[in-house]
Amino acid sequence: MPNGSPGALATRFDPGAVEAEGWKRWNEARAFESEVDPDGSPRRGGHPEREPFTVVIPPPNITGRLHMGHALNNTIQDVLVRYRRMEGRDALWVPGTDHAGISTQTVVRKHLDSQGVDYRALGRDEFIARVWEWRERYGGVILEQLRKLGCSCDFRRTRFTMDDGLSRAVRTVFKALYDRDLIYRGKRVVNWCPVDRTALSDDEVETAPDGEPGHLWRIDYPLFDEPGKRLTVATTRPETLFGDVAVAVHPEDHRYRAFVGKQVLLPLTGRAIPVITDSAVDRNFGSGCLKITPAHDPHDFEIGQRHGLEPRNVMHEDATLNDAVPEPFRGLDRYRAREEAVAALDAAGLLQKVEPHRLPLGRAQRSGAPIEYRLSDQWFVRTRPLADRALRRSGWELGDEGWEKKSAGELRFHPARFEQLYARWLIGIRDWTISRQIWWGHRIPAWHHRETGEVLVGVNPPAAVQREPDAWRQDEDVLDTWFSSWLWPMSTLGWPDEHTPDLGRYYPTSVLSTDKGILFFWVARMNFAGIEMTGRLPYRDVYIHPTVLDERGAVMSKSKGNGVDPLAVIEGATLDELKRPVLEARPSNMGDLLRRVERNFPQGFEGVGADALRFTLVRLCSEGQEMRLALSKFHEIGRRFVTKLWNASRFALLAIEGVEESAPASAPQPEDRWITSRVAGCAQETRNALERFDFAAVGSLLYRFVWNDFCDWYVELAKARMRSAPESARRTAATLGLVLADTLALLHPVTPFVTEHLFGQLLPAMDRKGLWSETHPESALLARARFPAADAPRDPELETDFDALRRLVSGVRKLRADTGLPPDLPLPLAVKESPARPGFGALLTGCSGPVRAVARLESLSVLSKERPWSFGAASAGSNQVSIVDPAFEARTPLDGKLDPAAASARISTQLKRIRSQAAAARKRLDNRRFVERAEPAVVAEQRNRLEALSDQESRLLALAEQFTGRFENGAPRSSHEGA
RNA sequence: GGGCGAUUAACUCAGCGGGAGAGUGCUACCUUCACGCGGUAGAAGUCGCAGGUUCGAAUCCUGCAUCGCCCACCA
Repeated sequence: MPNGSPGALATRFDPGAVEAEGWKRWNEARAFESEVDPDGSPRRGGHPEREPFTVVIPPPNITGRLHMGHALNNTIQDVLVRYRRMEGRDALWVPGTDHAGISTQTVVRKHLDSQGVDYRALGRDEFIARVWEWRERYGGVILEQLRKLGCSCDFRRTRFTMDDGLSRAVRTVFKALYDRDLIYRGKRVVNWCPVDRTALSDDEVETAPDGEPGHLWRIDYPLFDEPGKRLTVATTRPETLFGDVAVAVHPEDHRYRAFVGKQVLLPLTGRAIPVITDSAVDRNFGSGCLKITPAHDPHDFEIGQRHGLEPRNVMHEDATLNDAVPEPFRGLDRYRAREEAVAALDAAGLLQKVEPHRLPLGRAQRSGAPIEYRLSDQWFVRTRPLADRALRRSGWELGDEGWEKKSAGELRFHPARFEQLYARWLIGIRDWTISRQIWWGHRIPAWHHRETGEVLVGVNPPAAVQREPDAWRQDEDVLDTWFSSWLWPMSTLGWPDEHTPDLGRYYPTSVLSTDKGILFFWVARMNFAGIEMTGRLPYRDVYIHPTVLDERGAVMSKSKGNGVDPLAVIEGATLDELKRPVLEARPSNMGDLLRRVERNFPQGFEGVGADALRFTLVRLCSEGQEMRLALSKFHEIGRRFVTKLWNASRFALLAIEGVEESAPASAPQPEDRWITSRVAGCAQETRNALERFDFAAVGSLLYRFVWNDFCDWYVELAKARMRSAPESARRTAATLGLVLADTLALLHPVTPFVTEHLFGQLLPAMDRKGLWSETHPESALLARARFPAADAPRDPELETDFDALRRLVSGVRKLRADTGLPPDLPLPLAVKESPARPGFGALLTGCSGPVRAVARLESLSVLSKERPWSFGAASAGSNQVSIVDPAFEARTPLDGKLDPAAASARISTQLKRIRSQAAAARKRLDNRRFVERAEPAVVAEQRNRLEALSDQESRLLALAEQFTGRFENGAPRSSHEGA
């Protein structure tokens, strides 16, 4: 320690050192291990009787790097977990990572590309081996980053979605759902990504809100019998014409009645196709004739099925045209083929018209490539029965009017409005495509007979397959990543083994905290799996955190280069490091972003540490759905606050070091009882806010308590007392230490590192001086200490009186400012309590010494109502200035030090304000209907208020008498009556 | 097209039926022995617009405007 004495705190807070020390102590104490080990035996010295509180982490991708959304979500989880652990629960936070099928395959493929290796040439097994290698090297980075953030996970239980156990869980569910007819295989038109060459679920496809620019081509299809007559179809995809099997018109469309049942000649092919009717056709779009391409459009597929039309697939997996098309077009990419087809149609005189047209173009979430619709054999989860069960668990019932909310349900969303969104999605749910034509993932546990086509499904290869391995082949496809994530709360705790100690004790989990972006992908599906496989929802509460936006309100994303890197916030970054994400993303507003960074952080950004990062996020985490962040906020909010806490703790520790060991402590003074009551109140309110998931309130309660109660008032009052008698100094130091200990505990869930460090200094310092009162902290480690009680006694009367005391001190300061007196001029002051607050005088007498110091008073006389005004040794001169307050009146003599004009202007301003307030109250009370209809308590309150204001007004008027020369009729000349 | 959310001081946001609030920024002053990453005092708002309900509306209802998010998609 640089400051010599053993208990002294470094002058400057060094987050890096404090964070390293924190982890060292927590690891040594195994502070974050649950009370019961995974094998079912109690933790050494643990408390297996404590009620479990379980959170499973939303598993980040192994390819992931910590971004601000992770930082926010994991801070919130850590706040909850640390709070519950301190509150006396057996807290378990299960960490882990997700194998992230397509995403990881893409990353590793690119990694291999950069080494000149073609992944397809490697073959499936070798490629998978390379992915595992990659995962060994880089897959744990994100968990290390979570540690930097301070996450109190039980890292013994770290899981990965491709672990043996979790893989068995996947196969078990697949088999069970297949047996229950909730998984089926079918030939369907699915979303297809031509880049990754795989099917995608509907949820993995994104469409720009206003569509994308394209064209609408009108093409003539000549009648087969009478080539002079033509039907004109309108299409945005002329290249799929080769797959057309019919032209459809609306059954009631009179224009085309004569064509129905005839055949048209499909251009460029010479193939004849029928003209059919289907009511799905919109008569008002284009010409009212729809070309039917069942293999390349989901709607056309449905129409084709209704009419028994055989689909014609005209594309390869990479969206080049296949051999089903005329020779000149074979092998062409779909967009090249489009140009060629249009040119050929034009040359043949069949192109009627081309017009610009915006169309809803689906793109693959991962690759960004426009989706192709592809007819293929895929596996699906039949979601309707699962969604129905989930809806019922949430208290929804299906009636004549459709689904309606009927009862509370078992699942609580925070904020509650997300239940509507969730239910709406469940009501409109469509089957889930779960097969993916990639290599990295859980291979589908189904075997196809090479000759008969029979399909067998098993957790392990079925007996028939084992008997004749050569006659069967395992399905080539793997499962959607979410098919393992949806089991996460169960599988991390040991499912499908029915009776693991973890599953029995820690499942269902308590709270799930997540981003609203994966409400459907993940949360809803976890509910399905939980209900279906265990009969229980996997958690009771779902907290949806706000979306992190940049300072201008845009969603933070890697591709926009506008993200704020949490590690830069914690550890700092040079200017070049701050610019790097922008340069990598190369967004359209790159120059602007770079200039902004250069202007705001020319010297780079000084790291503020994990605590400041966390405090800032918590402080800004309100119930809205957005959180606007700029790098500067972390200085403004988190770092300032942590520094303030550090310095206040320094003061307390210095005070404690300074007390004489032998001195007895005096009885608690009013200010001691006040701050003790305040910290008890802060504990209650903080607990309430945590129970409501109102994190912004938690941040603001703690901020206000530390800054405005503890630092601004208690510490300031304490300074004078530390210089007084040893008994008084000892009492003050004890109170400082006790209140600080509670404060650190209250703050620990939010700012774990700095509070752990400070508590580590405070505890021995208090021990050395014997300053703990009845109770000594049970734990030397704050992480395992008790959260301050919800029922500690409070003294509301004292708190109210103390507010008046604060107004008195502020009033004196304002009086000096108003009247141009130097701020350090000692004033004699006399105070009389008003009848409204009997007891205020006693409080003031009780802490007159410290009050005199903070208000810089020459003397402080507390007078009874009847006594004439007098000012200690000073003469009670005729002219006085006064502070008029509902709780008291305070006066100081003018004594020629003060400008009478300023004093009278002051009275004039105050009168004006009070009269306007009184007028408002009077107006209300004069309204007969208000008096009749408003709640009696409200009316009474207004009466009291008016009375207090009138009292103040008359006192001010009496005071103004002194300046009679400056007033007419008792009112200041410059003021206006009322308001 | 449907749904959800936001609109309050220059900025970021609380407040959600009875006196317009906080932090930042701004102005003036203060080297007070924890902290200038500080302290004290101050200026600053027709609470998006228009109706309605109510004794009373920033707060509840309706409509409109602007911004954001989600879902759907007529080829």
